[in-house]
Amino acid sequence: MQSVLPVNYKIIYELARQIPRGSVATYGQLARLAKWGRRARHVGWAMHACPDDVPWHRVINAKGEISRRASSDHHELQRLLLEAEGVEFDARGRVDLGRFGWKP
DNA sequence: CGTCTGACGATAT
DNA sequence: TATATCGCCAGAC
Repeated sequence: MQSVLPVNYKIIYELARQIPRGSVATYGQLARLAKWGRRARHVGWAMHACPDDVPWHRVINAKGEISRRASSDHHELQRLLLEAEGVEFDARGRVDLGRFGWKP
């Protein structure tokens, strides 16, 4: 038996698609929902290969900040997309997960 | 196949 | 609150 679940990025994408508009989820949250345990980092890798039908912009880190890759364009776009959905950012550029955090 | 890196998280200081 | 460190493990090289 597989003591470890196969790394199905698909499940992460499915979960990401379930995030309602105007809400955000964290990598660790998706990792736990996907029964991945502490593989939160790999959720990032999954998003790195995000299909076009996945709202990757609704996935941020546990601090409520937008993690950035190499391009600065990315986090800027992500913030714009979230603000367009009604998600508010504070002066530090962080989201209040208590209000906008996705609660399945 | 060994080593380094990383869209992270939790804990310690 | 910010910074540092460790854990986790799939890819890149």
